[in-house]
Amino acid sequence: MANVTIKEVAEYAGVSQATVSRVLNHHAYISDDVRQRVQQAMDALGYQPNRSARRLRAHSSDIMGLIIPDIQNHLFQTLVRGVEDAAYARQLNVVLCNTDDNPDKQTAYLRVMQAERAAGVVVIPTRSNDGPVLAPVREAGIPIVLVDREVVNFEADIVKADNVRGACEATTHLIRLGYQRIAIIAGTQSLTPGRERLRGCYEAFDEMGIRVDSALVKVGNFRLESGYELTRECMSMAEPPDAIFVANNLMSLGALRALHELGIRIPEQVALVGFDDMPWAGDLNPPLTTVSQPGYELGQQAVRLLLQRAESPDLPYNKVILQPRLVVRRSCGAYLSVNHRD
Amino acid sequence: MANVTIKEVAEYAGVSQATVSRVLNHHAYISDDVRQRVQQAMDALGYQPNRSARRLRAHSSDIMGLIIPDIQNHLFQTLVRGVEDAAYARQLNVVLCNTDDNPDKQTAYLRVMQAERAAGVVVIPTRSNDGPVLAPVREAGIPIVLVDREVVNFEADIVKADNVRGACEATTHLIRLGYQRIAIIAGTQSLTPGRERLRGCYEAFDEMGIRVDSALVKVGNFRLESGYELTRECMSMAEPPDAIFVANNLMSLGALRALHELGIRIPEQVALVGFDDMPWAGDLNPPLTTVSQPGYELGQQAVRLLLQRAESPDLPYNKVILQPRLVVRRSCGAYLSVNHRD
DNA sequence: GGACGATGTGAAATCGATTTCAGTACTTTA
DNA sequence: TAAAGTACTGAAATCGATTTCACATCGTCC
Repeated sequence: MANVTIKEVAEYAGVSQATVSRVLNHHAYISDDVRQRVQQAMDALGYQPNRSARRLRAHSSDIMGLIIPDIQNHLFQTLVRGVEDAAYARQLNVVLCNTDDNPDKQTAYLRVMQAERAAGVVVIPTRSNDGPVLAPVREAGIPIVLVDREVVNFEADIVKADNVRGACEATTHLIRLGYQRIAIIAGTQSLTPGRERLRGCYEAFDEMGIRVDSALVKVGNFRLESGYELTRECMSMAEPPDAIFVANNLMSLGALRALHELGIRIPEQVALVGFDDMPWAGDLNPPLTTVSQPGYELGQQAVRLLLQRAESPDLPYNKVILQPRLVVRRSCGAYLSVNHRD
Repeated sequence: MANVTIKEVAEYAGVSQATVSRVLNHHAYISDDVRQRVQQAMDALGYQPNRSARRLRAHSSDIMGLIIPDIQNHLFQTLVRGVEDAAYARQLNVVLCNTDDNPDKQTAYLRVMQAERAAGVVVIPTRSNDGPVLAPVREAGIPIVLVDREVVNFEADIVKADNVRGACEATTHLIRLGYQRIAIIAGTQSLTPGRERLRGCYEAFDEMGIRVDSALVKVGNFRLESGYELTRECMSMAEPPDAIFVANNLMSLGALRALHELGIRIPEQVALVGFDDMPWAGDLNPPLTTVSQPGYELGQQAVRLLLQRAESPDLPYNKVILQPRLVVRRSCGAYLSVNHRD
């Protein structure tokens, strides 16, 4: 009924609180007789140790924070799964925080994590200059692992995909297929993924000895509307592109929508390559060629780094870079059959 | 640096701990002089009150649990947003727990919430007989609000969509369009949404005076693979259906995939109506007609009920039923133009 | 001018767990 | 047989906040 405390268990079992605590924590040096009596008492009373009290004493917590910008983004969903599974396996409970890419919300959540004395925090930071917000949390003894985005003047463990390589491969793919006017819809340039992906494109152009038409390079903000707008802009040019590379999944959806509305056939009139795969990318119209990031593995690695850091705080920082993979579908490069989907 | 406690703040400011606590909690009867000194001390030391200690005293928490079956399901994603926004506005922090529809995980998370003395828990239960797992949590004084799925022998506040009506509308829509052999791919029948949606279909058939061909009613489990398999089953029948109603979003994607693989044209050869909308439903091939549930509002209402319950535990239980909406797109009913997307 | 209320502050108890320290009983070892 | 472990248990301190109670000061009212 009400909440049972260790004191009541102790009385019920006829032992001291210390003994109950020892049974609870699987101490050595407890007689079988007492252990059983205490166990029975706990069962009978439905005892649940109060975690606040526990944490207060232990100065540590079995909670870890996961701060992401947008739960509607499929990449982050898979990431969450990866983090969750890895954490669950290690008895850590994940508190998921959604910042909406709002620095204030991020600050609020970081504050919560610090006050909570979390075991650690995995963060996809909202801005590349979030260092001053992150540093005090780390100084308070809470390990921080960054994912996906780097922060200036804040060295830390980080897990990310090889954005340069991914974008480079995608662009090379387009060039090899013979597309002449390739538009780039890049993402937020104040964030490393945005910059790196754009750099990857340039590298591809360089390697293949192609001059870039800067009029065809548009910079968006990773949101759906942005992809939509910029695609319309591209297609209304005097000399529209014959292919578009879009730097993330949400903007790809925006691009797709714009092209549909304009009645433009993909890939016949314009080919499309996106970044970040989605399980239903093959069911879009047309099935979308994308660079697939290993979101689940990003999450798992993040937890691994977090625990490693918690164990030995003074090791040099790690940078784990996972490789993306180009998945070719109908929107660019796969002409197998009209209704084929992968 | 290290973690600052109230004691250190008190010393720094030259006052007692009690006074610092009063400043912290905006007590009346604090002189401006002292208030300022304490504020400065807190700022100077970077003080963050320890939440465990706070909670231990207060017997209450500013954490609420949100237990969902699958974060990859778009309905639950919007729900999460709804809950989060409503909670954020009321200074509650949401701990998101993903059960994978695994009752053991659910039990584990409920235990955590109880031990945490959470302010409340919003649950989409894994099974309709989860009563015995939920009851003790509520008895421990933690308000519980169910969403989407009901539980037998466990009356509680609940928010859900009008599944019967939604399915009925969808089916009626199909019948009105003149489809003769309508297949139903229903969801898990041990869960109320699965049962109610199927019932809605039957009601539509009844109202329109149509006899149901039971060979065309298949029961799946709400997962993508299930929709895929059952659709293949349907289409390999001697007399295949000319329309399919699928009872949730993931199974719809499975159905779509199966039809694509079989090279079947939608809606020319078979029309398709799904349940649960997705932002990119209009970008699928073809744009998908679906019954849209108000996920965001479900989440908001859930938090509202939770707080109401916390405030007055003895009020009779509420049942909030929100209305879904049929969104007609190309996969069934909208023939406007080849590339139109909404 | 004494009583009363409003204002402002501190010492100490409290929340529910863990942990240290000390003590008892029982073995083992020299 | 005394000394030294080993096994087991309890009293009390502790973690960092909040809250009660007591007390001091000041103004006001009759």
